[in-house]
Amino acid sequence: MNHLCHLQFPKKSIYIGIYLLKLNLQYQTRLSSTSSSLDSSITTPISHTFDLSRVSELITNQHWSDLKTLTNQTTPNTFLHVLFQSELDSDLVLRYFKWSEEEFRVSHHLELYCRLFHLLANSKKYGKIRSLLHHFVKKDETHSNSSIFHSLSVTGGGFCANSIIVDMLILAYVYDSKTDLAFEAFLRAGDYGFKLSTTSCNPMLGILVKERKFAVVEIVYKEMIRRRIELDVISFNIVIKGFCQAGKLKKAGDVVEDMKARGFSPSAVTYNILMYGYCKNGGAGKMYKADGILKEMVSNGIHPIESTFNILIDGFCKDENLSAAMKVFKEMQGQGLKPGVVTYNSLINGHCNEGKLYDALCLWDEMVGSGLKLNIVTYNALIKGFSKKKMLKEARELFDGMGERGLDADVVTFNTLIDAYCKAGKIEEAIALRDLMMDKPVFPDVATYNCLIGGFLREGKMEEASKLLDDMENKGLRADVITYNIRLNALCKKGESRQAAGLLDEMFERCIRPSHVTYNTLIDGYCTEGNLRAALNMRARMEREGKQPNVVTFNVLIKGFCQKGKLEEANGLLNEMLEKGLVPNRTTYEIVKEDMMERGFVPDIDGHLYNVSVNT
DNA sequence: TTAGGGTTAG
Repeated sequence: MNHLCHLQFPKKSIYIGIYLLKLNLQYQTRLSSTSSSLDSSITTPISHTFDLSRVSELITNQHWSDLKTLTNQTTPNTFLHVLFQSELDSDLVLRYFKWSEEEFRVSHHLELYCRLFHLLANSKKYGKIRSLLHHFVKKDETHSNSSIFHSLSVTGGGFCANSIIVDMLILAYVYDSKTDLAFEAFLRAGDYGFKLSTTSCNPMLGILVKERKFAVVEIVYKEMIRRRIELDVISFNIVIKGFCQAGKLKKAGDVVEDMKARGFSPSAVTYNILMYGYCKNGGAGKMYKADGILKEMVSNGIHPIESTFNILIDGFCKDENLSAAMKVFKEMQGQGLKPGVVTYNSLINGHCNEGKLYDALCLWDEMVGSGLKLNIVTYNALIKGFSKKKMLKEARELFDGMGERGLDADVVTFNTLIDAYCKAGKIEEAIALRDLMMDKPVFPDVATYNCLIGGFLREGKMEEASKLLDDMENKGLRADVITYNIRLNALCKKGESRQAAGLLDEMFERCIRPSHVTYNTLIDGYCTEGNLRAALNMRARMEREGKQPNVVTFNVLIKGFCQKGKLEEANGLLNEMLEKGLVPNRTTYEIVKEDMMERGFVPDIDGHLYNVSVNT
């Protein structure tokens, strides 16, 4: 089987091989340092006989001190062997097993655990095995998977029972966030021929996606199919979600086809996951594609549900296309679905972000009128909406009134208001809010500090900013890519783009991955200083370091070249941007209005660009 | 523990 495996999945097998080797080394070290002192007692001959009905009675009634007296001539391990050989009820054996571990502060030998698993499995007490396994994996002295599997095999028990036990072992690892051990057990279970189920595989896939271990998700998925582990719609959905989050939307779509080919009908959730994937990572024309998923869903006879519309509405809001969002909102109601808190929150937030506070407030009224209760997310969106309109007094009133409505401000609420004060130049009030949050206590996070650092830097108070930076790192909060972008931006604004580029090197030293914003800020800085050569070099570096230029990159470069009167080059950049399939935005239009018009682009009433020559 | 909403940077 292993040879076959190598032939079919050469790369993966090497990966798995290295993985297992790594884990083996880890456990060999661990085992040698914790080899059990109980080993010797395993082979201790049984020299006492006990009145089993008396033992049963004592355990049932939990008369532990009497039992202790009765068994004081033997060790708990030996006594457990007696119990295993007797026909005592498995619940009572389990009860003694747990009591003795606690009482004698010992950790029973692996073999005894396995015998107990088998005993419980024989009486189909799977819930008890599950909780015992949970306790088993939570202990510090864990055993290696190979020793557990070996012990399970040699202590007897049916093959099916072993499969179920291993299934539950993997589940216990997942619940205890021991993802690597879960994956290793999954692989080893294949070597032992244990048949796993969705009971363990689905939660394991789930945690792998959560930890963004997408390559491993793909391995597990393929292995599940290869080993003929029964998958269900949920298994496929999690794998689809993994591919979506990894930005591999084509592969996500392939899994949908794969599940259909295997006789599974994608559910509304399947389409939701795919649609959400397109909204987040769909690239150019993503909302058009997301809308396409909805159509595909309907044509396959699956009815959209509330969350389907919520995903689409939020997607359009984030894409700054409020009219499309409102159209979907109407369609949703037309289909007899009632918008919920999430629906309204997306719309309120979308309108606030576009500065349409009046419409946001109308939606708020509508929401309350339909009997829905505002929650913290609604408040945060509205506080931001007021702040954006520089209506700080109103924003603060909302904040102060939260308590009366039974809502506690959270870190996002505080950060939103702190940022608003900073942007209004009221840093003292921002700092006062930071102190207030600590009294609550709501702990400041990196975003809190980023807002404050940005506030000081905008005011040109470099010393205060760097003091805060130290304060943050002293508190164990690590600067993130946004902290650096804020600092870079401040240096660029001062005309110190070269020093800013120095921070880029520092980011690499600290393993903080630069984002598009990082490079775009630097390119913009060089362009503003009129240093086009340095700007182009930075663009080249950005590509070398794995980031493709986006619309903003082109916008800042085009602006830079225009300002220097190099219109031909600017025009060339605009063409390159379009050739790359990037969609120009309002800023592009503002920079090179005439060139854009020549290419058929016109803005609509909201300022969104449409290409007339393509649409007609 | 199968899906959706709010904070900081260009």
